[in-house]
Amino acid sequence: MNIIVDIEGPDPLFAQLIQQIKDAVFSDQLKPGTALPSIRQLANDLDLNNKTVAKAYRLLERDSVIQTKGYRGTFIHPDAKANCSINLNEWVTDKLSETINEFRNSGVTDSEIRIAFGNLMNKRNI
Amino acid sequence: MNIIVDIEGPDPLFAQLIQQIKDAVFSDQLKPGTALPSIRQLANDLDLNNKTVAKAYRLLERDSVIQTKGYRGTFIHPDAKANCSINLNEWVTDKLSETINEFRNSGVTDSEIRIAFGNLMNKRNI
DNA sequence: GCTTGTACCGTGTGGTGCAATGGTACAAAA
DNA sequence: TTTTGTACCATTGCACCACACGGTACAAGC
Repeated sequence: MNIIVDIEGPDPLFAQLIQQIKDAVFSDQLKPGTALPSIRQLANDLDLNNKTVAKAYRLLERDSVIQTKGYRGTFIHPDAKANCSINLNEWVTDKLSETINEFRNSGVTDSEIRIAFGNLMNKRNI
Repeated sequence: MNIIVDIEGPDPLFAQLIQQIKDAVFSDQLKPGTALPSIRQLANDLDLNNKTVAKAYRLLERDSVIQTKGYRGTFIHPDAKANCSINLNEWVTDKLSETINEFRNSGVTDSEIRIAFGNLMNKRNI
C-alpha cells in the first residue's frame, strides 16, 4: 500500500497515518494478519520522526485495528475492519457536548467551564 | 465595608472582588437591600478598570448575590446570603469529573479529550 | 550485531484562551 | 448634564498545550 503524508495539510501527521491505514483496512487493501512496516522503517520511508509513527501505531493498537507483537513486528488485527469503523471520537464529542450544554443552560460561563476542565485534566484520578 | 485587592496575588482581580463581597454578605456586613458603590466609583476607588469591576458585578448578579437595577444602582439581593453559599463551581466540577473519568476508563487519551473539548467550546450551540 | 516496540530525557513552534487594560458609545432617569 | 449599567471596538502579557522533532536507552528475540 502507498502512504502519503502532507506536511502542509491541516491534519496532524500522525492523524493522517491513522486515517490512511484505517482506509486501507476498510477497503480490504490491508487484510487481517498482514505485517506492517516497522516503526523505524515507515518513519524512514516517509521522512518522519520515529515518535510520530509510534504515536499512530499506539493509537491504532488501542482501537484494536493493529496488533503489536513486540520484537516480532506489527500486524493487522483479526477484527480490524469492524473496529476501524467504530468512532470513539464521535462518542466523546456527543457525550461532552451534552454535558457542556447543560452547564451553559445553567448560566455557567464558558470561562468557568474551561477552568474546571483545566483543573480536572491535571489530575490523574479524581 | 473595606475591599482590598492584591495585584500581586495569584487570584484574578475580579475573582478577589467576588470573594470579598460574598464574604461580607455571609458575615452580615452587607445585608439585603444595601446599595453597593457604582461600577465606576468602585473602579476608581480601587484603581481598577471599569470592566474588571463590571465583570465581578455581572457574575455576582448571575449567582443572585446582587441585583442591578439599571440607572438606579446595584443592591444586595434579598436571598443573597443563601445564594452566595451555593457553589455552582462544585457542581460543574463533579459532573465534569464524572464524564472525564468515563472517557479515561474507555482508553481515550487526555489529548483527545482536550481536542474534543476545545472544538465544542468554540461553538455557540451544538 | 541487528531489529523489534517502548520509554525516557529534552527543544521549538504555533495556536488559543484568559485577565486586564484603553477608549467610545448608548438609553434611561435623576 | 450627569450618573447608571451595558455594549462594542481594540491591545498587551502570560500561560498552557499539541505537534513534531532529536537523542538515548532498554529487554526480548533473530
